[in-house]
Amino acid sequence: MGRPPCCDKTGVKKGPWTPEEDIMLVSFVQEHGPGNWRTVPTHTGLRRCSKSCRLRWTNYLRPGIKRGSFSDQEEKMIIQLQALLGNKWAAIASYLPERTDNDIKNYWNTHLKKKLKKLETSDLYSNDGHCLSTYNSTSRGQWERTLQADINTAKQALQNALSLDKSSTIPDYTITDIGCYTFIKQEAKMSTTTYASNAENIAKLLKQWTKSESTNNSEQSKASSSTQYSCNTNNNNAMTEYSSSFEPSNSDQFSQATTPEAAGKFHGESKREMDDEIQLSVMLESWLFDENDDLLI
DNA sequence: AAAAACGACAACCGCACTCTA
DNA sequence: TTAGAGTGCGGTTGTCGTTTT
Repeated sequence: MGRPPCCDKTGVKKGPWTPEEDIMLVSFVQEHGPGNWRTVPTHTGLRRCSKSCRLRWTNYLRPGIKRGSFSDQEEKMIIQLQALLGNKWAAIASYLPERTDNDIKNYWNTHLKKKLKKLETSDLYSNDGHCLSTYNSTSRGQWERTLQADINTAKQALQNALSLDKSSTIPDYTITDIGCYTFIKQEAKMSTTTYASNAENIAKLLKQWTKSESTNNSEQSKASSSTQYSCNTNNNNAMTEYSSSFEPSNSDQFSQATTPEAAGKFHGESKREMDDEIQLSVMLESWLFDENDDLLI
């Protein structure tokens, strides 16, 4: 005996989400918390598959997602992590908490892959003004050697982490449990505010919504849903207000939707396994950030 | 001005694994 | 114990805006 079917596949809408649908979904999540995706279509009237709702939330609507162009540092991290981990986008995304794996994957496929390919066949020092131009101070051979050395370093770190004495402690790092999930914080290097606001996203769609609202004059229900959000894009507390509405009732689900890996570690693994993973994470972070610091000089 | 080509990104698909009734 | 839904993930496709011809 299994669970009941997630949703009726017939009449399920596909394709791009409209602002109206986004608002309905956000309303639901605000009320019930992320999770319970199966109940979303029935509760909201959305003609979307529960899976589609979950993806829309995790990849686009959830708070903390940074949109727009990638910074040089982010590019460098992606390039290095991709060289190290391969196409493990979720793992790479765990080092860029404000970016989704989908975003990173798309960015890699549309920008970085081409850029690296170009570099293989042409001049490394193209003045494209982006990531790789920051390597200008080194020759191509040096850069490749540096990258290879980094990969070796990380591999060594991985081996060390796996063979470390279990009783060893983690120096100079603090593990910060912020409500629903755990951060590993390297003082002064990692911000604890990895969970930044995407109030702008919501504000944007609300803006779009109110625009279309004024044109077709079908107020009431929509107006009421938009009033549920105190979307103040100029207010740094906007996110605090927004997220705090989830946390008390459904922090566990919230953590799952925001940092699945962290949540997985937090809930699914033993303390010892967590320690090992933390040590590895710390090493990798250290390696990445040290490298980035060097390159930024 | 229109059509074609291209680029960016959102969304879907399918598979593997986990969870639960 | 087991069937089947839930979830995570990587690959692929679809859509839409922009640029080129």
